[in-house]
Amino acid sequence: MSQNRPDSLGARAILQTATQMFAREGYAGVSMNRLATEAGVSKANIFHHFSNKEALYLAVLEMACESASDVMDSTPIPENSTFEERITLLHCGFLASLEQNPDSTRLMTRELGRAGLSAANVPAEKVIAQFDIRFIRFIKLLTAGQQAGLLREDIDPALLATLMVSSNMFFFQSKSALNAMTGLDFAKDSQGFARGVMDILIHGIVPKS
Amino acid sequence: MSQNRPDSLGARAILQTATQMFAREGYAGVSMNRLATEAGVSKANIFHHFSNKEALYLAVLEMACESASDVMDSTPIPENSTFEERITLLHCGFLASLEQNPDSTRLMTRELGRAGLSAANVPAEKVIAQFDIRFIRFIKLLTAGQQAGLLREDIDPALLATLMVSSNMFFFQSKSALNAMTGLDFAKDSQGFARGVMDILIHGIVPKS
DNA sequence: GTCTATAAATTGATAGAC
DNA sequence: GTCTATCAATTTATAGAC
Repeated sequence: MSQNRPDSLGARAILQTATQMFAREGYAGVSMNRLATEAGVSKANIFHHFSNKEALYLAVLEMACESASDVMDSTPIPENSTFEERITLLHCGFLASLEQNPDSTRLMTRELGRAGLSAANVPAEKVIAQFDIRFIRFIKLLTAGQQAGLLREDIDPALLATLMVSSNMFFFQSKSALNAMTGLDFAKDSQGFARGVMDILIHGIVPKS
Repeated sequence: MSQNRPDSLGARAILQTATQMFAREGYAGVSMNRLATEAGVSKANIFHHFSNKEALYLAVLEMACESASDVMDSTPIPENSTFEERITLLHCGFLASLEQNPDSTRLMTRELGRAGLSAANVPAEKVIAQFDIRFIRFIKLLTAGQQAGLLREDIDPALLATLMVSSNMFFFQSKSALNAMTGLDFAKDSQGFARGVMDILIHGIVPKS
């Protein structure tokens, strides 16, 4: 099994359930026994569709990257809008896209973090490539604004892009925990958080004396 | 084994090696067999010191929280400094403290992310409490600045604190991956990144016309 | 494509000697 | 406190019928 469209009902069920389980419990946390039970198929059937556990994980990860890419590409690109509106829209849309497919996001985040830890990290490369696309998108928009004199010249667009991506990634990953902390009420309102962040970035934190 | 100071040589070796392995490979990714081998002790000796795998993990997590707390508390608090200098110092010091004990940070980050996924999450509560302390520290400083008219009134200090923490947490977690991406050269220079972020937050991204 | 049955290795954990 | 030897259960994976 390596093609992107699963053919049989079983293969679909396996991929779907495996995505959920790998995303929530990690590679080592999922056993083929439990996966088979929860997917409603026999264990042997999993090995019929996927040569081994790692191949299954790789297929799951590849699907996650694709669906994340699909969601991202569906972000509307408004033409007649100001620079500030555009980056705000991209920023808020990015967080929304993370939340639209939580399991894909979790899988990719997991791999991002593993990138530095284990050598010979083949699966992480696909994920890095996916994020690279996002970063390039942000940086492109920011650089254009900078050339138009709408963004401070001494700001590195890549650093600003990282700051924007950071806040969304961390918020998605930790919002449940944030919700349990003191005074972080906005944890329930993702878009409110994203807008608040952009307001700070655009206007700065210093009062206009 | 539940006290904080390991008594025997073996116990120390076990805790130290377990911290590394759990941090890098997660709870399910570590087997007692491998842990015993890598720690240079017998598997039975692990079960002599810790009643079971989960108890060991809990002990490791507790130690990680303590050492993270120790590092954090050692951040110097300058008296005669401006508001901007103070928050920049706190921000940069926070990232430095994350990097000073990478395994503790990884363990805690892992738990932060699990908080929303699995029910009855006892270990995560300690970690959340640890982060809560950090957030309160940030928020306190920001609120003081706000009352002194040095921070915009319509900014939620908790949201700004989250933005600051976010960027550092994500940077730490993903810097290896960031390093592999297009144009993100600052990924090698943590303190440079943290300073750049604070520069953006303080001065905003809009040029002074 | 799907299943039951089974194999071989590894898992978390214990018994008991020193 | 540390070890060797061992246990039952679970793990990944395969064989072979339908």
